[in-house]
Amino acid sequence: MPRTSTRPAAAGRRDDRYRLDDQIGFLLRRAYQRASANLVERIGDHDLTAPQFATLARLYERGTLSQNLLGRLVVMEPANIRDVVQRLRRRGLVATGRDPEDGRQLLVCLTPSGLALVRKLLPVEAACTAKTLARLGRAERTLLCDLLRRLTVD
Amino acid sequence: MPRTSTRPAAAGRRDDRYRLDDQIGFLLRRAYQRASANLVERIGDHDLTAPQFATLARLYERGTLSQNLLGRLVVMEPANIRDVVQRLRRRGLVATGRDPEDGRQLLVCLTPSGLALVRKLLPVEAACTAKTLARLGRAERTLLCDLLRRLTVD
DNA sequence: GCGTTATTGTTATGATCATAACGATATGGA
DNA sequence: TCCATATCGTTATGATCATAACAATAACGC
Repeated sequence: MPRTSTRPAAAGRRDDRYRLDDQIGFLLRRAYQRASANLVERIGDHDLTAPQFATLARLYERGTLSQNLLGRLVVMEPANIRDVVQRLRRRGLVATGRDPEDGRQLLVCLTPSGLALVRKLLPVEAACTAKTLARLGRAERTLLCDLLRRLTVD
Repeated sequence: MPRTSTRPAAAGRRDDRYRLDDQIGFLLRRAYQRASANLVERIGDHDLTAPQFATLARLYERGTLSQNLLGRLVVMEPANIRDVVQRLRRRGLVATGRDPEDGRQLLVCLTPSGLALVRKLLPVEAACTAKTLARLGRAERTLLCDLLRRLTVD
């Protein structure tokens, strides 16, 4: 039973060298939450989430892609990118069709409506990134991006 | 309809100044996915996720906490920390009880079983953090943590 | 004391996430 | 050719996430 004891319930010797706030995974999760919240705060009136916007942005950069490759390019598992594409398609932002040359692949591309939305929101995203990084100097920003990229090299 | 055209389906002028791979939010999401996968790879045989372990670690550091405060300390909304606590309780890693001094609060603490598990996994987590940061030098690691912390100051 | 406000926890909904299992199609080698 | 393998998409399950709405309790101001 929990008590409002002055001593921690997990009494006994504690490992003072461990601090959750020093664990990179915890810091990354917290930072991503903040960045994601910043984005939704600005583009949320269009009912777009961060992963959805990333998907649209990738299609904008690369044009028509298979659903599977699109998923890899936005770091989503096949089962997840499928759901995102489905939601975007339901809203008319994306169109899909079978690849005539490979019956397995499902090709995905932006619709004119999706393209217009991306064009409208690109500067908003850039501003959002700036807000997230507001407390860092110019050199620190590029340094942070560089360090994060190096964490995820294959 | 999607085509396997050589030109992007989103033809027309593109904003070359925007790159998804330069957006801090995208980089943070990717890095967190990697860190989380590293952790699950090592503690997954105990069926613990990253947020679950963070919750146990916080209880280990701070002792008995109200569910609400616990949630804030691991950066989870009330609705989410509730579910996590419920799962940990079902597995006997955590115990809960009403605060006699404040009928609203639900106190949460580690059980002996939960405490033993945390003690066992703390060094594993530390090793996991080291693996995530393996590609960075010592100075770079502390720098990265510092930059991430500064992104999330209130 | 009493009513307003604030805090805590719960419920519900919908969108990410990861994983496993499964068909359908392509590809490669015997 | 034919078969084993690989790839792609789908389905299912369960765990995070955020948000809104709600009840219960506490704290506060008058």
